[in-house]
Amino acid sequence: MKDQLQRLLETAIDRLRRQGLLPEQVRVPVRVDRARDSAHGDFASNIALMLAKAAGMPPKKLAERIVAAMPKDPSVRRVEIAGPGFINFFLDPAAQFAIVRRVLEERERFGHSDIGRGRRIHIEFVSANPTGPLHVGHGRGAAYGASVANLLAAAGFQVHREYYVNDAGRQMDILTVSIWLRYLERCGELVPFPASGYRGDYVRDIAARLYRQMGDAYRRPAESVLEGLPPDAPEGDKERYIDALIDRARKLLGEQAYEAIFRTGLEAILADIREDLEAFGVCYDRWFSERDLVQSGRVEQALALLDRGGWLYRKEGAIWFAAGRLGDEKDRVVVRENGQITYFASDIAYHLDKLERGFDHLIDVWGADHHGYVPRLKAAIQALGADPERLEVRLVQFAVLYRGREKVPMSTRAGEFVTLRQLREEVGRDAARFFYVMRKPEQHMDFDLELAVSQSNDNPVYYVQYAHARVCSVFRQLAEKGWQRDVAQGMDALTRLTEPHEQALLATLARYPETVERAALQREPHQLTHYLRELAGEFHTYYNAHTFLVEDAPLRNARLNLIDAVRQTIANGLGLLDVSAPESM
RNA sequence: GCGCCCGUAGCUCAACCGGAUAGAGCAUCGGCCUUCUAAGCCGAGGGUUGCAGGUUCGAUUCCUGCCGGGCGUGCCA
Repeated sequence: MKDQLQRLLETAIDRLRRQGLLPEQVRVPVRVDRARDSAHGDFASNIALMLAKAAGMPPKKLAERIVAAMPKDPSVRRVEIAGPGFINFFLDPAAQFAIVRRVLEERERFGHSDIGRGRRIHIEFVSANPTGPLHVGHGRGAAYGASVANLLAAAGFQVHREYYVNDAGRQMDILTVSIWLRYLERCGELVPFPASGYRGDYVRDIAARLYRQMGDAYRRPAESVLEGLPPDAPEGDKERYIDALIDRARKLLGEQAYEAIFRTGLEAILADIREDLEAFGVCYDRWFSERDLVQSGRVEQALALLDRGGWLYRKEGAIWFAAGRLGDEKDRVVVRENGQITYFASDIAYHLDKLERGFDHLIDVWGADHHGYVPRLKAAIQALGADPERLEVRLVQFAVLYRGREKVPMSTRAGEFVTLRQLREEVGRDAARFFYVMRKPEQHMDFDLELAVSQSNDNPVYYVQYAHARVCSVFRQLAEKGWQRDVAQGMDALTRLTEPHEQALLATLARYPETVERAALQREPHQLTHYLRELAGEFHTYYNAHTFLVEDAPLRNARLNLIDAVRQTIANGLGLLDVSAPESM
């Protein structure tokens, strides 16, 4: 409909242009928006205001000319010029009813479109280090990424979801050593736990399992572990200490045993994360291993490519990438003085790999604390010879947790964080998923656990689900009263839906496809949650104001078709958020 | 210091690439259950959109400065 009106206006403007009333050069895209106020009709365009200056004509006068030059259209009942020069369209009411037919024909496809034209989009999200269970901070990225992916798929993009597993690097070594030390404790060896080790209970659990499987096989005397190590914090440097401890573990255990403990930890944690996300409704097409990337030599290949382009140089024993020449604050190290590649280096290789896999567009969803990382990665992509615009980084602000007034500290190391699993068990998947995406991603979010945990009615997800359940309940009542639903009769009687509540619902239903489209293109799932709340609200109002199961069969069937369309739309919308649409509550 | 994000009703947030009278929920107050689920509905009050300028026919939206909050500024990941 919107497009149709746009074409009418474009035709009119073309005509004026040919008559010489409008200068040829000025090209302003013609936009038609839904009117916010029904007094302004169904749709409105500000085109006359935009072109007034160029035309050298008062906007109202220009609007009149445009309207006069516009072709007739049967679905437009009336056109008005209002305010400073808006062109308001009033649609023929009959055109509004068509939406019910459309929803019930398209069913779960309603709201899908092909604006993506099958373009391939790669979306990477969560990608938390496999050094511990996901905590509540990861939840927002998970809910956001998964919802955006669903929206894009609905908009006709071919979406590939990926989790980048940082299973290489120092953090994993720290985890390995942490597990081993807990294991030694289990064996009865007295080794103090390092200040920067992972303290969570899950480390003990993994160590306990390791002990059950392997017995004393990895036991080494405490003295041999501690002998000659530099002091740990607070007297010494905890980073130096943990590095020395890692080296010691490697020596005492040998590569094979060390690797076995590493594997045990990685697999246990990855399995946990995978299961956790799955229960959260988040699925991936691929779990991409950083280790595989490193071991296959692709990091060297990527660095070689940069080197050929003249982007690498050696300084103070390290190898640097000249990110400063491509908009970053300064140059960045890719290979450390000790010969180890940095996280950044493997990330360059990873993104090169994504680009080479032929995706038209890459979306990375990161926590906002990584924002400083964006320019250097964009610089790398440019240096690799690709258009940096192909990478889009979406920064999601952290959800700050509160228990009532009290701010909840969150640190993976401290081991006192709230896990995503705990949150899910307390408030349920539906509430958590919906809650997380209710705000726009760049907005800071206060997540009051007490409120979310309280199962109170404040949570909007229940409100939307309840609307769905209510429709289902009406259909159960229909059967109990011994009535048969007659869809065809209802369609023929749609013109009976003249109540203001019904008109409002029709208009809101018609907005669903464009809401999904916009939410997808702008990567803003919160637009969908707000829409669903509005649709549910209008339904509840309607429900209270009118009885659906009336004696008048054509009217009854028309209303049933309308509320069935509402139900379908709610189900579709919740589906995109991976929130269930219960038939009863 | 520099960089990024944010500042809208008592609280949590919307506001469709700048549009018409800035909207919801919660909380507060007052009503509605013999009739399709009251997890609901109806009504009332509540605003100098952090402050000061600028651009524009029009600014919560764009620009500049200031104030306040968060984050970043590693040969960490």
